[in-house]
Amino acid sequence: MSAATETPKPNLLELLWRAAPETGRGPRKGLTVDEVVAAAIGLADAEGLDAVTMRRLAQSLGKATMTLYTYVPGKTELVALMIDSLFTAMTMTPVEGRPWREGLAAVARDNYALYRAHPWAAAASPGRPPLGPGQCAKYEHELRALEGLGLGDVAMDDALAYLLAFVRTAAQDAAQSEAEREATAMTDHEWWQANGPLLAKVLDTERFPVAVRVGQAAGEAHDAAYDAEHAFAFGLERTLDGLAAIIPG
Amino acid sequence: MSAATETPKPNLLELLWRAAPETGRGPRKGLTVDEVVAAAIGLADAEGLDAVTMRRLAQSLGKATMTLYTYVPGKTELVALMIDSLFTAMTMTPVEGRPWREGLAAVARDNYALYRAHPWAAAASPGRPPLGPGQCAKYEHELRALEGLGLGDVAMDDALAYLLAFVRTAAQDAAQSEAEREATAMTDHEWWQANGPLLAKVLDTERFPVAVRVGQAAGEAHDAAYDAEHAFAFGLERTLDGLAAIIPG
DNA sequence: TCGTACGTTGTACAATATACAACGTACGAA
DNA sequence: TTCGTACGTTGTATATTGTACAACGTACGA
Repeated sequence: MSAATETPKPNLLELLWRAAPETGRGPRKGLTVDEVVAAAIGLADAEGLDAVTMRRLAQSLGKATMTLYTYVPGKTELVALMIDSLFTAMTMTPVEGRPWREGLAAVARDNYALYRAHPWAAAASPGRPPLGPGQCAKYEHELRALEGLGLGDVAMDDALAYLLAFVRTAAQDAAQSEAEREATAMTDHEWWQANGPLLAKVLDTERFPVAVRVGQAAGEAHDAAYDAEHAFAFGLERTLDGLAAIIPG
Repeated sequence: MSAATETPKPNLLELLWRAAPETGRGPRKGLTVDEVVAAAIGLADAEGLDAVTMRRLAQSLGKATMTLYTYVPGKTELVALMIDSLFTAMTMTPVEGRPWREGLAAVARDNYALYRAHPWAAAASPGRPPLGPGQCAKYEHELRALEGLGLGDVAMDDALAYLLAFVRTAAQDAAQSEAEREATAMTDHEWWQANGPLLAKVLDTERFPVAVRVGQAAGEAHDAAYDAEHAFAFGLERTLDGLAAIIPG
């Protein structure tokens, strides 16, 4: 075999950009990468990322398990493709020409909505996603909310990464507390009845005066369901205030 | 059997506070919960949380796999115990009486150091950890950095949660980028040589003018190793500026 | 027309958490 | 002192997981 002929295992970047060289030999492909990714997203949305096993995914597509490996080198790459696909399809509220604070708030809310709609993505997406088409379009769009404010290029990137990290974490925490609440087959009353005595014994105000006082106040203020949304609203204002400190004018 | 006799499966809270009722019947226990947790932490520190399997952990303790289930109801609870143990042992820089900004910066740095030393904990610890002894002591200590500043109790809790979420995410992103760099058996030069042509084709400045410009500047400014620490330093200042907006005076 | 590149698939394997039952230890009551 | 039993320990077993491998058949290019 010549060196030019050997098929290099498809790179993640090539896959993201759908730049795999087609050879035309052998049987026709029965699926496309997009179909596989779309089915995987549907499964993850419906039952969580844990439900996306190669077996179940293949079954939902009417193919054998190992067939998937024709389209995707492995599960890691599949998840990367799923996330980039989300980015490609996400709603991006127009931000250009608006006051910077409004624009960044819109960016944050779009991201929050995305991760709340697809909680598995918040947990799986890394701080710096690979440069797929979705990520690039998203990055371009979001940077424009920071363009023309007098920030240097590096500061623009820093600021955006900072904002996005906050949103992703907020959405992740929200999803997690929601999941815990659903998983616990216990009402708040039952939980307190079960754990109250121990906590009362152990949380004495001698050792933890501030913690007990503040914890009680916080617990009463937010009912658990509202907690996450409150944290997002609070954090968003703080984050924008923090960025204001480096934005001239 | 009478209802009073049945042994209720040990609660996570009881376990955290080591409040399991001792009966004294049957053979002596060959281990303690603390030994199990300490061994698990050692394993996680050395080889990551994935290496902490019930088999390997039991083996490192010289016991059979299922023996662990005498000490811990399951792996979920084990991880919670590991994290609370970390909290108990973490260094807590004194903060009382110092200017609030210094105190909060110290809190942030202590947390960052903890999660950088135990990267698995950053990934595994939830936004609101269970009320174990470690978490309670930590919460008490950290709240004191916010005490007496004119904030209401609820705002104190909000502010602390906001700061800690930032730190945890920053440490997590740092660990992840570090892990990726080590896992990739490729120098930056090799990577660019492999992926450069595709990226050059696909990242045209027509579609992504701002992204290409800013991305290039950011890429050149931070070499990957320094990137994470820079993001933490940048984000910490922004976070403190953001909190300054709600701290009177 | 035919060789071969490649899509498809069944089987196989190593690894996971943990359910279950057998076994033996040592305490508490007699 | 004796004996029943609560409980610590352990081996085996099961349902899952991702994916390596080899057999098989299809359809393009020479």
